[in-house]
Amino acid sequence: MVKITDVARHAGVSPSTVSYALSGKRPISEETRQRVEASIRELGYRPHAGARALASSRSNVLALVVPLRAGIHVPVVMQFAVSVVTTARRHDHDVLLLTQEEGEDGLRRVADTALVDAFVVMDVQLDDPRLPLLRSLERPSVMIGFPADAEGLTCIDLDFKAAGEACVEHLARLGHRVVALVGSPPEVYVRQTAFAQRVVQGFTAAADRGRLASSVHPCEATPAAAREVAEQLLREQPALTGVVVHNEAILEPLVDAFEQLGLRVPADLSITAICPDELAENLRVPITSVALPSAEVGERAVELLMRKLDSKTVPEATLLPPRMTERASTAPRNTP
Amino acid sequence: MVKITDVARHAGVSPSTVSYALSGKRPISEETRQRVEASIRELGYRPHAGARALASSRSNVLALVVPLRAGIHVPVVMQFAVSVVTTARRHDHDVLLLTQEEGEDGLRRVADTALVDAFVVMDVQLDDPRLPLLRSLERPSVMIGFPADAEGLTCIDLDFKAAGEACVEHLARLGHRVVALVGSPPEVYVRQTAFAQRVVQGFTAAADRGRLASSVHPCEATPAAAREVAEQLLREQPALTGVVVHNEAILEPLVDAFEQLGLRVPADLSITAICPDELAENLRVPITSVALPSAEVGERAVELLMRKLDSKTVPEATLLPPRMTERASTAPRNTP
DNA sequence: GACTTACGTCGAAGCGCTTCGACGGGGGAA
DNA sequence: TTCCCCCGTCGAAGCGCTTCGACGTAAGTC
Repeated sequence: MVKITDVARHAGVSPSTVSYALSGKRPISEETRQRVEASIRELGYRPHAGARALASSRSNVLALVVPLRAGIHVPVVMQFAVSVVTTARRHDHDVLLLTQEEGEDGLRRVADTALVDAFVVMDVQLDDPRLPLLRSLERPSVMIGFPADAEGLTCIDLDFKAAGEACVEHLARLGHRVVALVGSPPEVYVRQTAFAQRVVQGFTAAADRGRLASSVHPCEATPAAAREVAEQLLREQPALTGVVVHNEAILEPLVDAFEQLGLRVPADLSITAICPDELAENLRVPITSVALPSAEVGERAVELLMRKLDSKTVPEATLLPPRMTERASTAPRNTP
Repeated sequence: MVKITDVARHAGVSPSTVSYALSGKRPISEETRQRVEASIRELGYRPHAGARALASSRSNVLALVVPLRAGIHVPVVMQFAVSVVTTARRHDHDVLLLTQEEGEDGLRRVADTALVDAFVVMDVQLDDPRLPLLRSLERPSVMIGFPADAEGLTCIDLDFKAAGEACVEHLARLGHRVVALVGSPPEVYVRQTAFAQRVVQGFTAAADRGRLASSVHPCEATPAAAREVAEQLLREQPALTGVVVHNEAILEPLVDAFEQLGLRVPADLSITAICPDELAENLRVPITSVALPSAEVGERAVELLMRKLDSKTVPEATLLPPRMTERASTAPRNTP
């Protein structure tokens, strides 16, 4: 293994100079830096992560906390994860994957052992048991999602309330007067995951404001459940012409179900969704949707964390405004 | 921060004794161990990961290498990942998540910096560019999947060839004489991912052996593609009564498509799949399937790695035998 | 022209842990 | 009884890096 003293000898400088050349924490003459860098390349030097962590009390590792709960949409989680890793690498950090079998102890463990410098926390619930711990830890963290009480925490997410509103307003603009929200699986609401509830709030508020008739329907992530909801909607709200879907897994089956029940999309029924663009684009009927910007959220989360690690101040709440893309699933109401 | 010297003082022993009590690398009297453990608990001692890594040249971190290529089924990948993490934790290791934006350099980097002790490598291709690197690295690795030349590597996977055979043999036993394989998206074959090809080999071999008429059809992971394949099959093989599906994403749409084309499952058409049990169980028509044992593969992979880290010998190849579960999608051929 | 200031570099002191060699004491073998 | 060996413990030497204080030297300042 080639170490910093080898590089120093090769470049004819002291180890500390090599260190400073690498970190930039003290001025080093251009010429010396060149020489050091050449030696590093030539010898193939790579600083030992453990030694560096010990000496600097920085591991340059972030923990990504992913509780894999029921009812979540796995591909979306994975997209977050990938963008977190990618962004972390851009900032010279690596990412440790923490699932939650260990529960909060896992967080405490990696913090206490100084294995990680900071946390990115996913799938935050309104009343999340991890919050007190994260507040007490001396390591910074960023939550993807909003708990009920975000005091003292840094949170980022799509503005789901605004997203719900945007969907309704889009439908209202097209003349629809009776709308329904087909939401996430019931367990997601029971668990009080904030984002699901926020969509409902936005949806309801906008519908009320626009004097639309509206209803809300949680839905299991199975095609059978989607069919049932479709049937139920037609039965209970025969005048329904606008649907907002906030449930990736059943978007397609739901559209199918409506069509099988004799409704053409968008001629008879306009559908909007809150989901990843990739999903909305690739359906048989491309769906007008508010994008779930996983990549952007992951990236911004890491960037917030980096600022916190640099002891810079960051906003406590970051709500990304919804971005709606019109596709083939919405049309003006068919007034017969 | 409480450190080992604090524990030592509190317990009235030397730091090295604390270390040995913790690692078990030298005999420590029961009484001393008790005392040390009590002190550790009382003080809340947690060894510093970096210091430990530096002194022992073991980081107790594994790298999980996840190239997120097109055409893979993300939930399956996630299941692997979770079981890798869980098993690693059981062996007192953590898991660093490496996507492949960095390419092979990322592997080299975390190896050279001693950030990780070993690698779990997913989505191995027949001619994988990572193989030479992994062979040359002094750190052990386990591949999930088989490359063309596995010489000197440790690989584990479901025996996909046997799985393909099992599906065909099951259909043959039920009297089916004309069968088709609906496979993974074309890009998966082009990339020469081993498991997809092995299924084809097993399928074809078993069909030939049983003198069944057979055909193979790669299929994009979209419902539209599934419908097309279904129509094509009925057109080109009107006598078809058995289908093997090796493509999680389109399993359900494919079944739907067949039924919409007037074929009842299993009365007119028997369907078997190679997919996670969870998926097969929860379809409208539960599908007879060979399980994709993600959890077991992940677990076994980590255990192999642990043995290698202990310098024990391990088998180069581990092929998990297919396990088939009969469900509602297969029946004896309807001989009119 | 004397005096500060900043630059560029060095040496040494750790960071917190593991591990190696050493050592006293007790028990079994001879 | 003597010798040897093993058990249980200690002290000290690193592991490879960062960082702090110090020190010349060059460049402003008045």
